[in-house]
Amino acid sequence: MTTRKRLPPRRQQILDFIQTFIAENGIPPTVRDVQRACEISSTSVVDYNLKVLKRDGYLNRRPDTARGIELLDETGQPVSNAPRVQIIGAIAAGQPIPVFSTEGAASSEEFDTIEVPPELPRRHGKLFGLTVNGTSMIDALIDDGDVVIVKPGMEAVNGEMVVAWLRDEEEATLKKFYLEGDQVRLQPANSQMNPIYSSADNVEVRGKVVTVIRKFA
Amino acid sequence: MTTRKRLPPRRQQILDFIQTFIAENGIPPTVRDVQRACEISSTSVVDYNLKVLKRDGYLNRRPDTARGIELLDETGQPVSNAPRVQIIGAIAAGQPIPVFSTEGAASSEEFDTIEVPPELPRRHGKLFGLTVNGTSMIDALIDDGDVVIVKPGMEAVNGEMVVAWLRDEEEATLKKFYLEGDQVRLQPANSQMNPIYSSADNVEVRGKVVTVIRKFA
DNA sequence: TTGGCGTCAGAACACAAGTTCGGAGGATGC
DNA sequence: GCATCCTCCGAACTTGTGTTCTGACGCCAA
Repeated sequence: MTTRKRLPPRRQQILDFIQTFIAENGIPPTVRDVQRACEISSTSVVDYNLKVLKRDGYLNRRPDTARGIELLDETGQPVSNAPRVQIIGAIAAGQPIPVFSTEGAASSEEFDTIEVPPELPRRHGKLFGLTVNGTSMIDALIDDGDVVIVKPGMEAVNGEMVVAWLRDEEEATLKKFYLEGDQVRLQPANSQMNPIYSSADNVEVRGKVVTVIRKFA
Repeated sequence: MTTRKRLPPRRQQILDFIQTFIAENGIPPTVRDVQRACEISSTSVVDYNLKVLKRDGYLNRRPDTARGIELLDETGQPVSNAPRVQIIGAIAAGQPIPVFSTEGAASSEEFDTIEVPPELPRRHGKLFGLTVNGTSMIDALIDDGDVVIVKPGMEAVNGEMVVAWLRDEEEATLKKFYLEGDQVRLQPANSQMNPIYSSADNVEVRGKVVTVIRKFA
């Protein structure tokens, strides 16, 4: 396995561009796409750098075929274009819930991410992930270590599973949300457990749970 | 929205080929790729059919760019190349577990499928899905309607979550598997529940659970 | 200095590939 | 028959695109 260290700026720039191009267009760029984007004066320079990147295991090239660049990950596997969701924090009883900054995508380098089926962002837009610490969400059928995928938002429709913060109890929780008059019923996903009732202004909804991802060994 | 009815054989053939080509190669085919594969005598015929397919909403074409075909789904969204796993049956207590035919991919038309992150097939190979009926798997933190993704196989290593069939009890279940001497301990994922002990030859392992997929409204 | 090495520039080559055009059957309806 | 539409064919045109060649510049060590 070739080493994967810091690259010369030109090469890093090329690699970054290829990545974003694929993310934006779904197909790899041509040599001349790279040339224009990186303001390189000749295609031969691009070709040269692509050859080096291929030698060092960053990508594959299908010879003589248009858009024949194929990005590889650290293990040499073809990289997928599946969307990744940022894991912006943890959720546990007694721990505050991170605020979702709907705007600033920030530098995606700072956060862990998790691969999700493309269907999710297509249907729900911008999403965030939260890791679950401890077994306090077990009544929502969510285990320690699970990742919940959340669509940020303050409102909830009755019956939706939400990320809620109980002010008085200082507790984060995942429950189905039912507004009943001026109080809120928070119903566990586990039918064997009993609901919690709380006054409406004690409940802060932070987002809706879209799905949960659990990894087994 | 244009209607999406049965297509003339030529057009269907072209559409099918584009689909499989993308699945196999990760990039869309060229017009001449289509021509060769479908044994069409002229690129103009391909172009003509692609134009019609575009008009009818089956795909997009980036003009003047190589491999500019982009498949669309029923809603007009670009189709993802995320892998799909077949849901070959259901799992519930008291219901036999379908046998996974590791070979015959069969005609993928017959089964429901579910989109999964590409990472899963990359790491585990061929996978199957089972829908969970009823709440009998609740001690495994799996709800009614969840889909468990299973890697088929008869063996299990201690600690793995498996799809098991208990012969005497005539019960299907999802549990962590521990072989202890000549008996098997089946440990629920829910730490508040107690394990089941059974003789080793009463337990039929059908596969390992790789992940669980739960959809919220 | 000299030579090797990595990198880049400019140009050209050769083929790949999207597009267009004129024409031709075949089905359908008037 | 005649017109019209859908589909196909063969060929050509134009541009896209991977590849290669020659030369040059800077860096570093012998």
